[in-house]
Amino acid sequence: MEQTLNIAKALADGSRMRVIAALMSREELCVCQITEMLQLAPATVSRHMTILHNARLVQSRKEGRWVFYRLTAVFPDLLRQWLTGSLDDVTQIQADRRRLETILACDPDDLCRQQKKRKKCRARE
Amino acid sequence: MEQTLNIAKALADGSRMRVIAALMSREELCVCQITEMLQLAPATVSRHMTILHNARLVQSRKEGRWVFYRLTAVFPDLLRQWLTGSLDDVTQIQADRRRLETILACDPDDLCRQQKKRKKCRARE
DNA sequence: TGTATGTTTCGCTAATTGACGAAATAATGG
DNA sequence: CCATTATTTCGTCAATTAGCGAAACATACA
Repeated sequence: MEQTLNIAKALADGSRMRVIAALMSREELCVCQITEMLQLAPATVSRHMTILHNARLVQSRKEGRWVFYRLTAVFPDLLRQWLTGSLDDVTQIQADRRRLETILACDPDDLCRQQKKRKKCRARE
Repeated sequence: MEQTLNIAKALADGSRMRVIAALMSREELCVCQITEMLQLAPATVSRHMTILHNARLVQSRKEGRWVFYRLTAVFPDLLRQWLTGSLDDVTQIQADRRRLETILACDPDDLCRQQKKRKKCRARE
């Protein structure tokens, strides 16, 4: 049951569900792109990705300073189909997809600069 | 996303996963039978069943003093198929199935008496 | 009507988990 | 080698959740 339960737990969080939905429509995303989409601290995103990785739902590929994530080949197909059908008309997921178009149009460098800016803003408060 | 997330959260617990697995092979089970299978306090089982009910994964039917639960008609079929395939050869689930044969052979009355006995045993320690 | 019994609700405690900042790690480029 | 940058790990705090016992609720039966 361990493995099935790990998958269920990995999906039992809004942020992680959004990441999976994004990767179902985008093939591959960099950590900083996911961070931008979720509007969370990089450390938090990293932790979420580790949980998804341990559940064998995503795999990572390192390219220079960037780490790209995608769904694994062993991602259960029936699960994927269920998620596709269930999440397709969810407003949050649709908004994320639109947001990703903008995000992917920028260089990853710029994204990280934006994130730094946000960090400073938070610090200033 | 709310509904999909509720389902994922409902499944993200070992006891609830075992209940769903049991109901996939047994059609209908009484609370006291589930309690006997899980070896948990009735209050805890009731809480678990409420969570599964709120996720629309199970529905209840009252018959006298007993409450029987079964999977709903709207239980997502693809999800069910995935769970069937994933859980079928899990030792814990197989053990539960064997245990259920014994449990279902008894009257619900006897089961509840057993549960009371267990409660006394715990109290004695 | 009163008593016994199956289930649920409530209040509490202990364990788990999400979130963050700070520090560590890894990789590029001067 | 040193500075910069993207990501991860660690420590901590707040929020959530599983578990239980006690009490409330609901139903059957004497």
